[in-house]
Amino acid sequence: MAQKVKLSTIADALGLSTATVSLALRDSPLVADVTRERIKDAARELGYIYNRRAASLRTSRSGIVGVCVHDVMNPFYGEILKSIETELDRQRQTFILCNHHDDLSKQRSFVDTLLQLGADGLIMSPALGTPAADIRLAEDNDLPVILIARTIDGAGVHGFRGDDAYGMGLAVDHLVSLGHRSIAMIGGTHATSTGREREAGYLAGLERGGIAFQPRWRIEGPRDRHSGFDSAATFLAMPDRPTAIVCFSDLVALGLMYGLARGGVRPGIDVAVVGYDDIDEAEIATPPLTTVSNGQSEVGECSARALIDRLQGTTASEQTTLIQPELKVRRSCGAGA
Amino acid sequence: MAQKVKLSTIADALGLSTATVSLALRDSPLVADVTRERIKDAARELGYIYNRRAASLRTSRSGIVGVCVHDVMNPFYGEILKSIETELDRQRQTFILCNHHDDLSKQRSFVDTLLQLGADGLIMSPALGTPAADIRLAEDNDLPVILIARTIDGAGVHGFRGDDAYGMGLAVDHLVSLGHRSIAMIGGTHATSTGREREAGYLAGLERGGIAFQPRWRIEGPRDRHSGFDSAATFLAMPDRPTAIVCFSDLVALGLMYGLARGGVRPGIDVAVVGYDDIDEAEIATPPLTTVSNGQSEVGECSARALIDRLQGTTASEQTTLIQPELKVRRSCGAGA
DNA sequence: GGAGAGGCCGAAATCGCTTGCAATTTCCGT
DNA sequence: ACGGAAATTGCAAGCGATTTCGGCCTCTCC
Repeated sequence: MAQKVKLSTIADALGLSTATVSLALRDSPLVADVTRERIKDAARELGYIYNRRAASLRTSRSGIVGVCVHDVMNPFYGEILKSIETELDRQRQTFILCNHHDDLSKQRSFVDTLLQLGADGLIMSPALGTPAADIRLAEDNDLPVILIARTIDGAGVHGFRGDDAYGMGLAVDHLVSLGHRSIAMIGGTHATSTGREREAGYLAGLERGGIAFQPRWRIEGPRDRHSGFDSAATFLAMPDRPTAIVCFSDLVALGLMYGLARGGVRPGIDVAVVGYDDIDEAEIATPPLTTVSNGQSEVGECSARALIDRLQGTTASEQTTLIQPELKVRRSCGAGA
Repeated sequence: MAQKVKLSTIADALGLSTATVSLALRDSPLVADVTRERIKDAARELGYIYNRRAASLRTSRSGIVGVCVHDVMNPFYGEILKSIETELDRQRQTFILCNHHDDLSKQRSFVDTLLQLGADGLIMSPALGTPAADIRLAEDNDLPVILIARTIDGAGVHGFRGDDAYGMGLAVDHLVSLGHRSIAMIGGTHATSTGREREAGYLAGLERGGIAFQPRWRIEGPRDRHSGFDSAATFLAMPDRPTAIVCFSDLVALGLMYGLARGGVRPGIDVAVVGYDDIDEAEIATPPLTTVSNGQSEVGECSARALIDRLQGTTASEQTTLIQPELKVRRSCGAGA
């Protein structure tokens, strides 16, 4: 390009001042319609490119929102992101993504970047072990934070997540109603609030069903497909195997089912399997996966909207809003359509 | 926060000028070691946050790189992204992600955003039908572009992708060597260069094997899991079914296998299935998926590096670099480990 | 003890846009 | 036609960091 086109270029070309041009381009009522059109035409013609850095330096509004999750490739977050994206697009906010992979230092450097860029807000599913102080740091520097999926005690910011304990209870209750008296839980750990909640729901469900929990029924682990796959071997090697399994997530369940199948055990026939999240793939899996819908899109939508509200000045809530989960009965639990 | 801490805040606190502070923080040799340390300590103490907008306004370097692909949830792109991320992190560049979902207008507005933010570069897998002019627009406005996965004729920018035709040929050759004489191809369309290349490779493979292509063997379609699942029905309904199937991608193959299984046809036993991409999941699928490794991480790494090179002044290449694919034989083709 | 050489540091101009306020023009009613 | 309200437009001061240049100090060495 020959020369950068800026406001003054347009102003000079039209014999106006940059002020008028600026106002016109932003559709201010202060400039006459004809002038505005003339200006817009000229801008288009000259190939003017709005310089957001300069603008935001002046206005301290960058139009950037950060989104930080464990891993976007995880379908669970993927669906949340999709609705966040839709909502943010509508507000003409650009969003910057970061996978922290539960690495605290990575998360910190991301937050730092956002601060440097003067981001308008941050929606995050905090990494394991994130101290409340990290959240405060952001908030104290005018970066509003909304938490999703996970909670942090004492952070004092608005959050959205599914009611994990209740949802997992739904799954266990269902299995109990099908007559199962020994139910394992695979995947997840105490390290995350989600892990703790879902395990609590599992235990509570057992108790409601009058079933005594056996420690060996609980196989902890990461939350991905591979981990589920690997857990299959552990499960298959169990003497006196449980007749049903609830999984921390669909991904774990899907991996587990691959593993069970390879071990000659048919999910949905030889053993009941239930997942959690109701990701797209659950429906077409073999067998279709019974699971708990966790309201991902609702979480995404609500969090984006909550952030936008805060940007527009509404005062912040400090509560965590729970989204109601829902059981989706399919074939993998042995019942179902 | 009480008051924003800026360079002058530090300068005042220490009785220095902002110039010295700026220089010190950027490790310039122009400032004495002791002074530098004093300044850095003060900055830390005061909670100074570097304002990139201001800096980039002055330097016209933003430290932002845009990455635009079809869909990050697609594991194929996911793996590319992972290596791009690693490489860019190393250069302390922030990256902004965009899923264009093959929507040209979405892609355009993303490019526009990057231009406004003064991004340093763009790595993209262009949406269907992206005209070369779109790429030129970016380049003309000082936004270097690197193309991945797909090519655009006449764009004249550097690109990286797997050698799709060759790779698909590998798959077909392998099936032929196993004795298959009727091979279907499922998924993909002519709309993308990838689709055309892979189909060409398929046809060439058939020809090498002395097999006459039958039009009904080609089931076109989108490139996701659902589409593969749906194609299973079409395939199963075929009179005189082919004994082997090559798929446009692993995702399609995986969905297809779910569909075949549901139809009572066992992949790897009743019909040979081969995927493309070698995503993580291929290895643990039931049966493990024979596929063609497409060098995703290499594409990611190379493209990021190429961009960085350009940022550092190396002149741009205009070629498309092909990455050599590799066949991974597993169970789904009926041979394999 | 004085001059020259370096090493450090400060003043000030810029980057491009926004915006409160002042200045100018247009337009009415009477 | 005239005064003043209404409608437009222009001025200029920032936003915060970078960077060139000139100037001040120390040191060193003769």
